[in-house]
Amino acid sequence: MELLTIGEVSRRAGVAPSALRYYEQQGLVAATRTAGGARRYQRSVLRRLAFVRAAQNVGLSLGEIRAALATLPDERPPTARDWARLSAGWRDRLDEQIRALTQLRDGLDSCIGCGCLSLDRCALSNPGDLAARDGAGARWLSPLLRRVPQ
Amino acid sequence: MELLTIGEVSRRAGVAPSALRYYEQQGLVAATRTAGGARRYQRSVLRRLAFVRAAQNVGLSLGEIRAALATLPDERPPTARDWARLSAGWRDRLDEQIRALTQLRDGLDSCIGCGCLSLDRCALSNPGDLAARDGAGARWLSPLLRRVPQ
DNA sequence: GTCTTGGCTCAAGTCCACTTGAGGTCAAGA
DNA sequence: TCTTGACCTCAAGTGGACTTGAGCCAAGAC
Repeated sequence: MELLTIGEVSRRAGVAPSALRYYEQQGLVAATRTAGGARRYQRSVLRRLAFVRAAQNVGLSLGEIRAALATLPDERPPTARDWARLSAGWRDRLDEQIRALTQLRDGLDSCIGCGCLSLDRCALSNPGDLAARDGAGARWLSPLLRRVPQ
Repeated sequence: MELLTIGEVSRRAGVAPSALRYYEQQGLVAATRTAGGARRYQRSVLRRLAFVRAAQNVGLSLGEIRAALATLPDERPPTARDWARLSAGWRDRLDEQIRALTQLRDGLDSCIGCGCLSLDRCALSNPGDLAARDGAGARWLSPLLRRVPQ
């Protein structure tokens, strides 16, 4: 089984070597070592890194990503179905982000006309009206939209 | 002209006193002082803070917000039209964010089926034209959607 | 034999938008 | 007079995801 150096993985995955070392420290990827101490990666690390990147794009933290990766089976290589299971929940997350952004934009459209920027009424400064109708919804909100007035 | 204490502004704007002091240090808001050194704010600071919050929700950094506020006229109080001018450009920004997220979601839809997560082909890990066209430290998502927008 | 390239570790730094803590001042009320 | 509460400054801390720097090692090319 052909192994990859950190430089090769870095180039092929588009992830800096320092980031790869950091991911290893965080328990997201693993590597064996040569006699001299250099990291050697299996090819499968590339798919794992693709997953990490996709999950980051959806807005997951590295901690959440580590937790998701931990549910992969140890005894066999992950299948397409395994990866699909992990990413199935992301759709709701994205839908919610899109919905919140769309409402913010529509609020902007009505606010541009009035220029009010009222602390109480303006949808732009108060996306809380739209988003944080508490419960599960708000948790998935884009960090951009989480700045809700107290 | 009635002036507001930092506590009053904090309660009415929903912004912590420490944040108000920080904003002053960053040149976003101004305050006069009493003989004893306590801050006194004009009522207009409330609208300014509403603007700051709205701009943050759209994804602007404090630096960008400061630049925008600097274009307000000194010689007269800002009108509704002034505020509307400042926020007019935000619509494009929101449209771009929505477009990027929608593309990501649609990529997810096709990826859930195949579970491929290929580094080369997967729309999820490569939201294509949104990706790293700006140099160092670039993640794979539009800068507008980064968790910490610059 | 030495030069270059690529790798290693560990600690510290970076960015942003704040918050926290220590230590002190000021004004009003009991 | 004492106490309380609100306020002040300045320095340092926070969190997430890395990057940077210093100092060192190992293998291949010449």
